[in-house]
Amino acid sequence: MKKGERRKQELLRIAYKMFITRGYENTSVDDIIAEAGIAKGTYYYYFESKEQTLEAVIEMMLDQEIEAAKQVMAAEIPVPQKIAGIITSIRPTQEEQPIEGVLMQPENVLMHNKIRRKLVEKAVPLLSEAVEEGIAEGIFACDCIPERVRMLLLISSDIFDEGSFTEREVAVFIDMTEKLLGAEPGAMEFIRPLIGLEE
Amino acid sequence: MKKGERRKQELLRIAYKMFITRGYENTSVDDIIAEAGIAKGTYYYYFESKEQTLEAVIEMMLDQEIEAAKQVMAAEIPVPQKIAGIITSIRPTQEEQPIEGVLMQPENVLMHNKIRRKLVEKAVPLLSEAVEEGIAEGIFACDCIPERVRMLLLISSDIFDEGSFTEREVAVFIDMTEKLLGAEPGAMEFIRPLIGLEE
Amino acid sequence: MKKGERRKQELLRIAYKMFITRGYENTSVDDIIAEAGIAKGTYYYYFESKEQTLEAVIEMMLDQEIEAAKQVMAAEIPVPQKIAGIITSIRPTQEEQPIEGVLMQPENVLMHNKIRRKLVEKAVPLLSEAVEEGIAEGIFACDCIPERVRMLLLISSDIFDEGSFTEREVAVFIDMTEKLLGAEPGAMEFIRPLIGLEE
Amino acid sequence: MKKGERRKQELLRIAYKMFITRGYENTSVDDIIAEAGIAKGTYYYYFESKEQTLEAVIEMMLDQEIEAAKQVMAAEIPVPQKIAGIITSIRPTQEEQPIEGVLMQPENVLMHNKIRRKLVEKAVPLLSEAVEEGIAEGIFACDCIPERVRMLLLISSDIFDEGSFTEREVAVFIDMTEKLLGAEPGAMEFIRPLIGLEE
DNA sequence: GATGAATGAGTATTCATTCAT
DNA sequence: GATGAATGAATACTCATTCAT
Repeated sequence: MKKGERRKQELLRIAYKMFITRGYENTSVDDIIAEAGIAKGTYYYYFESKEQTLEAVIEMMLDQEIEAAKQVMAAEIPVPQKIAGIITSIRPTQEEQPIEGVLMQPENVLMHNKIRRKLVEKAVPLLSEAVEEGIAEGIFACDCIPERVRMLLLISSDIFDEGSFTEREVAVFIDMTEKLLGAEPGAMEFIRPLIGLEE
Repeated sequence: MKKGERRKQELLRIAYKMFITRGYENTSVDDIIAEAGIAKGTYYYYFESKEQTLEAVIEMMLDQEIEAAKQVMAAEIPVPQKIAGIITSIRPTQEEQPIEGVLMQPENVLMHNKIRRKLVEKAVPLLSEAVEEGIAEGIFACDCIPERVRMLLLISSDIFDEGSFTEREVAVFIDMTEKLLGAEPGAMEFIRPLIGLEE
Repeated sequence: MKKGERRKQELLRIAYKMFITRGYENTSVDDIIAEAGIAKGTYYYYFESKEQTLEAVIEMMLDQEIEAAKQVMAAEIPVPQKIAGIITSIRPTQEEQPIEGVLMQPENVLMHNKIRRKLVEKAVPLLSEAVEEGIAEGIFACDCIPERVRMLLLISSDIFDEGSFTEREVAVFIDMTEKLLGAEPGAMEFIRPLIGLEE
Repeated sequence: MKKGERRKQELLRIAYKMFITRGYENTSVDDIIAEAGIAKGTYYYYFESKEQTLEAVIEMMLDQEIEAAKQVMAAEIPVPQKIAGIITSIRPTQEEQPIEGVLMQPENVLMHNKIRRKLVEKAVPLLSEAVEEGIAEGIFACDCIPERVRMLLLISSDIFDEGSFTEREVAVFIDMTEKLLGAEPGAMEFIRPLIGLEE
């Protein structure tokens, strides 16, 4: 069981990388087994189908990211830093994206969307908790926290996931965040350098 | 030229409906010509490729919607109503969506995304103009108008295009809109019934 | 009838050029009419089929070349020069070949072969006549003239039509020619510069 | 590996026969798999493409012929017999050609040419070696052996591959061979019955 | 656990040709 | 003489999946 699990994890990593860089649709099972150096049968010994592989890949990836985010949440650091940390650990495919750059955009909508949805859904409770802490500390003031957090996450991935955005967009995003959460003007300025790094 | 154009428009409508209801990938050229009752050659007489058909379909749809939105903009009505009108005429696939309901979600990400992007891009200038009118009238007060408008459009399609949303989401969206545009609280409440109708 | 003939000749020239440069198989009727700026129907008004167009194109080309060769034959010049002249006027596609260079080799075997055969067949009697003159003048001495001439033509197109050949091949070819026709050694050396120009 | 190789060889033979008899272009992949009784996928499991199949078919055929020719060369027999043997084992498609007779001519130029070129290229060194032996024995006397041999091979395939040739053509060919190689008149007469058999 | 041979439905695209106007 | 809309048979190739060994 040890050895088998290992193999599966390895296959998962390979599939993940290929899905990310070439797109799910553009990656054939043959491509995967060629890269992994295994036989067709072996692949289907570990995975029910290609679709299920995608599911597993996403699950694996999300688990890792959410795990990291949870640790940030559990740390003894100021609320704003927690928020920053969660967002950073959540940003998907951060490492792989630069590999082939923009190639991810046109052909990978399917996977990208799937990940986006799931990630947002999993991140909302975590960030909500952080916001609540912020409210308790008097930094934020608002109701409907999960809804507000969700919108912030969605718009953030809309604007920033592509990698190309303007100064003004960042400014508006910060302004929106502050107003949505009921923070003092300038309270969320610390996000700026965080995003800027991506460029 | 008359006859040919007619035929093409008809094919475009058929392809449009099929793409929307079954998804672009799930609609084969064979499906289209069967539905249209024409020969393969005829299809390729009018379209270079399936991909190009998609492009044409989107173009056609967008043109119609943008045209309607422009007429709203040109009308002699109060600014808030203009905004409402533009958003309404822009909402894509309004009629077709209910046909097969949720079927649109998983397999049509590609087309949906393509439309979303283009539509937002085309709608931003129109709505920006409306917002500027509102500023002139003292209803709104903000800078970076196109950026703000774009975010509102993106988030609105994220939240509302799927058809399932909560009261609280609507409330937050309205709150966000007001704050983003610098309007008085309650100024955008008129959006609520507009969205609610969709459910 | 005048105007129609003109048009046909023009189409023939266009088809000829396209067949030569892109290959018969790679040239679609659509390509031809696009280049000629006419409608499909017009094309089929002038030609029965694509195949027949090829036939006509070859016929036209050959007629021109054979005509030139006949004039050489009729001229009052020494026999060796006649032979040289005939060969020169016969060399197929001399003008077009350099246009796209080697592109002609892989995809145009069909047409190339067709032309080769027909050209050789038409050239054999002309060259045979020249050789007979040469025999009468005591320059050559051999029997089975048409057979010998034919072999020389075939091998010459095998070796020289491609454009890449060596010094030694030329030397052997000249040696062979002299021996086949029963000429004195060195009698056919005048061919050398003729061929060399092609390189 | 055993089983797979077997199957591939079998497919190769089937494809070979069909290409030869109907022509490469006129043989569809569907034809081949129908004849072989396999599924489409199986075909593409063994061959990358139709083109590659042709390549493999030619390779296989050539290998066999060259192998036979090499054995002739290695045998302890007089030089003229060696030459005769090599030419005989090299003659391509000897067995299949009669199957559908002339059908091979118009539509199979592509494959025929491809084979011809490769075969000549591979046969030149073998025959050259034989000629050199002949020179050592005083039977032949010439320079530029490969070039001379190549011309003989080319002309021989031009004249004799079609199956229709005259007595006089044979006579001239023999004469040419003798003179090209610098042999005594009559030295190559033994070729005559060899060729005659084809008719 | 692992292999790899076999499957076959599915797909987009090409192109010479026809014919009513 | 000329048009261009319509045809439809033909074709190569893909790929997720199965299963006997």
